[in-house]
Amino acid sequence: MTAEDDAFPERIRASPLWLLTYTTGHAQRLGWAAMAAHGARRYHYVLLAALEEFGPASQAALGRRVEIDRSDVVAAINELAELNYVERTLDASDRRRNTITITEDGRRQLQRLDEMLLGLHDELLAPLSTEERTELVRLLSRVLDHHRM
Amino acid sequence: MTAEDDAFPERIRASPLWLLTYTTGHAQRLGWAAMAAHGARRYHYVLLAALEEFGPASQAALGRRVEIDRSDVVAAINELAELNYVERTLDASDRRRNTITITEDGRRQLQRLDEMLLGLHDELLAPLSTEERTELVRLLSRVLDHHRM
DNA sequence: CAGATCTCAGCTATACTGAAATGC
DNA sequence: CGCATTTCAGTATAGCTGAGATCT
Repeated sequence: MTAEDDAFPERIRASPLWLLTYTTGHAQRLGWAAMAAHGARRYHYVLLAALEEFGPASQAALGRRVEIDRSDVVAAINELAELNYVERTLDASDRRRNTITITEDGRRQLQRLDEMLLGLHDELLAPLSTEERTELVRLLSRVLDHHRM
Repeated sequence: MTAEDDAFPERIRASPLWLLTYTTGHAQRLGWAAMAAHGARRYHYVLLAALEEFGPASQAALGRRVEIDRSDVVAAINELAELNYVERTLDASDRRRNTITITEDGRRQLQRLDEMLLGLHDELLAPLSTEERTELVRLLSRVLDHHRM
């Protein structure tokens, strides 16, 4: 066993796919733990954010917006409703649908998670300058937009 | 339902954690499908890469190097040995250990996957210029190194 | 003895599929 | 009718934990 026993293979160090995989793995371990410390599960933040920014929506529309499978939306909304962070009401104009609405408690939870994320991003991107952080966000956004079309 | 029915919340568009999560999700769906088309499972590439670049190693050393849990290394090496991509031999100097060695077949499979990754990275980073691709790799490497210490 | 290695059994959560019930 | 929505049941996999057997 040498001092370099845990150095990465060069193929991984040069591969965008694997750099994304490993970097995101570390980021998610930090992120999901911080979410859990606030009683939030993985999908809660994006669902609350979508409801706060775009207003009430059906479950199907929510799932399309934040890329969550229809059946996982059911489970997540069940949890959020149980916590009184959202309300589920029947849509009178289309009785197949539920209308999901964020509550005041939900807005407060979203704000707590926003503040948590500020600190988390600072820890996550600690080795980067302000300009580099902006550039990373810009490059990731370009790649993501391309694959969401 | 409007034309913007699937636009992302601004909170996600501005969050490094969530940009990494979504972008890597798309990248991995492409990547794992391409791996599967070559008969490779998720951990195969990094294990073969580590063995080719650093030579024979014990399972524990491999797991530390590429961040795979000891029990998942067992399963992955079982699969690679079944495919004749690696050889498992007893370490005479420390009889707790197996020594894992890449075979000629394993090197050929690694090369096939290398070539597959070239095309995949081009598709993945299609919207970025050569300079931007290099910059993305550099920024991700800096973040990853920071969290691997 | 403490600690490392390999292996297996099992657990949790994610991401996804299929199908049924209901309504447009 | 075809199609959309919600819900539930079930599958596959990743990532991880605990424990036992073996060895240094």
